[in-house]
Amino acid sequence: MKIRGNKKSNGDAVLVPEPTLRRLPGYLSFFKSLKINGVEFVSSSLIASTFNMDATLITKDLSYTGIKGRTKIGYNVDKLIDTIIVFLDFNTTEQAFLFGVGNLGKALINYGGLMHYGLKIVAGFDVDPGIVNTAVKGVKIYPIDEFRDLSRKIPARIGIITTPDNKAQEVADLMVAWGIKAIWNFTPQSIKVPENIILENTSIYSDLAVILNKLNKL
Amino acid sequence: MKIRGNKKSNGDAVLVPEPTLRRLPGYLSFFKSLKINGVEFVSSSLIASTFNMDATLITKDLSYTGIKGRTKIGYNVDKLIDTIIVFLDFNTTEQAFLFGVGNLGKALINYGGLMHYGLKIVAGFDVDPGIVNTAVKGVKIYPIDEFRDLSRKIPARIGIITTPDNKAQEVADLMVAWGIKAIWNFTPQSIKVPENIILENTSIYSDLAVILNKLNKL
DNA sequence: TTAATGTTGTTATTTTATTAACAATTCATA
DNA sequence: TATGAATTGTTAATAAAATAACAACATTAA
Repeated sequence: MKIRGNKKSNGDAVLVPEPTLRRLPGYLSFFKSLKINGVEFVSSSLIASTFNMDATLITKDLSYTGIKGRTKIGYNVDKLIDTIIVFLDFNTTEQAFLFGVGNLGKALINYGGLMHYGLKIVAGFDVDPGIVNTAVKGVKIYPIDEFRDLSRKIPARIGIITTPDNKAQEVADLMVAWGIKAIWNFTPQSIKVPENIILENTSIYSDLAVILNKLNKL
Repeated sequence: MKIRGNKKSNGDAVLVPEPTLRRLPGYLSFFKSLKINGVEFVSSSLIASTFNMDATLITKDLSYTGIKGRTKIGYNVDKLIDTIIVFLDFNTTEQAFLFGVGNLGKALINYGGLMHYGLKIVAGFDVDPGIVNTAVKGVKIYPIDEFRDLSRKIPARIGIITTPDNKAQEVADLMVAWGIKAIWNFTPQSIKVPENIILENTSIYSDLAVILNKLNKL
């Protein structure tokens, strides 16, 4: 799938390959650590060796963001960081509701890091009376019933599912009914949504499958 | 990157595309829920509609596992489940050490689900005196110093990094030094390891980048 | 001032993955 | 028993991504 990116000089939208989009946050993290270490310029070949990739793929990926490097010098680290943050929309804050405040849900709320990547969890929902009406790192946890009212007050477009697997579809349906535009599903359960709803599945089991496969080839 | 899969009749190894490998755990989850609902057979077209994919890609993916469907009937659900579990090595248990018992680390230990996918976290390590020498869901947490000794007693091949970002490389180096074969890095930090070490990065920021990008095109 | 070198950035090629086309199979039904 | 329909599974075509090749350029050093 291709993604709309920068504009060409003729005004047409450039299509950004999803693999490129997925690699950019990794580069960003690397550039941030370079900055901390006082590095001002970085070449595509250095980036490539860090990520065990081909250098031309680096320049290609970066070119999608519209950033220009200087020959013989490389890319300006500050500019790389700023450009990628804007390109990935990490500079604007998107609000999200989180369903299922168990281990993983709590971890996501507690993990302040998301804030720096453009996402703010504004409320949690759960069925457990033990956690409802408490707060996790300042984020209030509500009973599911209150989702409807709250969704009218708070314009959150993203819904995060960290419930037990067998509740994923049910929660997704609820989200769609009350206006959530993008669903981030952390359960391995496949869920169905209307095609105008954005659905992203984060499955650590896919990563695990790759690790085990490689391990068992040794 | 291609991955070794089933054997062909001539004895040569079939190469499994990594995208296929990554999709299989999702199918597995779906098949398990079908089984719970008493469904015995499933066709590629039904699977395809569930995952919003082309049906031929489903049959192709499944064919790598060596499973055979019956025309006009579809695939036997029980057999699908068993075959995929074995194919992905989810039936054998691999032991893992986890470094960084913070929010995410705790969540991974608490999340019993990994056990059913072939992974058992056997020990945690941290620098925080508040958590060292306690146990999380029966998993003991040790000071980093004891990693060396423990790694000689317990033959864990996988190391999980859930430390703060700036500690990731340090911990990775330690793991490599004491014999870890595969590193599962949950920080966005890129880390360098010798090329005989398996490295898998799980970056939720990549997923977030995709979501934000699609959302901001609406 | 000029030549050599390192680096970007574009275009071409190759590889990989997905989709399409179609043949083979087998079950259900008339 | 024959025919039609549904479904697998293979092969072919297309699309996408990664890699390679190379031209353009700016900096440094002679």
